[in-house]
Amino acid sequence: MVPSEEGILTNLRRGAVEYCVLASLRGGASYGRDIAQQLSADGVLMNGEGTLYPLLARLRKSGLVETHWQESTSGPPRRYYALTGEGERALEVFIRAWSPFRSAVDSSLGEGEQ
Amino acid sequence: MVPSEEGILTNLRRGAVEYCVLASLRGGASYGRDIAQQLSADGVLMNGEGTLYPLLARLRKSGLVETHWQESTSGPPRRYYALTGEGERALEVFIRAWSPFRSAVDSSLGEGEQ
DNA sequence: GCTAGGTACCATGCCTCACAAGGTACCTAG
DNA sequence: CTAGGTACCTTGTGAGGCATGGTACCTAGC
Repeated sequence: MVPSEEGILTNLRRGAVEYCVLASLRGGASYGRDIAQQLSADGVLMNGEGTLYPLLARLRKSGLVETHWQESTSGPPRRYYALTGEGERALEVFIRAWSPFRSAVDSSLGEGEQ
Repeated sequence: MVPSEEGILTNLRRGAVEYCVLASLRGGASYGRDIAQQLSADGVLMNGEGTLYPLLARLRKSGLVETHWQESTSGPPRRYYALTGEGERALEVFIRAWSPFRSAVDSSLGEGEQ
């Protein structure tokens, strides 16, 4: 049974989305729904809120982000997420891990190719 | 709590190792222990047999590889794994998914960088 | 008022898969 | 006949993506 591209992406996302969220916070604090829209835009990195909110809760519990509530002029209040120092360090660790991993997969896919 | 690089790799591997195994079979049939040593060599793609054998069993059940037993001159018989047509197609699907995913992560990590 | 629809948040449960740990069996060397 | 290397496999645990469903706030239209 040949798997679907969507199923493949689901597994690839695991462990990377988390840090893409952290990376998106380097530009300044943001709130859940906004982050979801950013990362869902290309249809590759994220797939809806069912992924994001549990993820944000984990980041908060781990101390990689901190949050504060802020009123909105058009709707309910928003919970804004901001990177902590630990969050920045975690992101750096990820970047150090991602680069060799990406290269290893690339070269694995490249070898033996016709 | 800043996660370890090893823990990050564990999550990244998910869903990619499987296809690196398939890719390694494009060069011809191979057996479990040999595949494990190949992919463990760089310390990035795989982490031992506990990952490999369940993975190979899944590939076999899905019809992406087929196997035959062969005597060894130095030890117990080996089960050789070879790509099927479905396996080749699955690998192509993965390659089509991997490329945009990799780019999305790269550009996500790149934006907002100092 | 009051209902509809958009915005925003969150919790629950399922399923998959990496990994650790432990087990079986074959072969060779001393 | 035991030690160690080779080779295979199974079981259980835990993490995390995602589907689903639910709560609450706000504005617009009537």
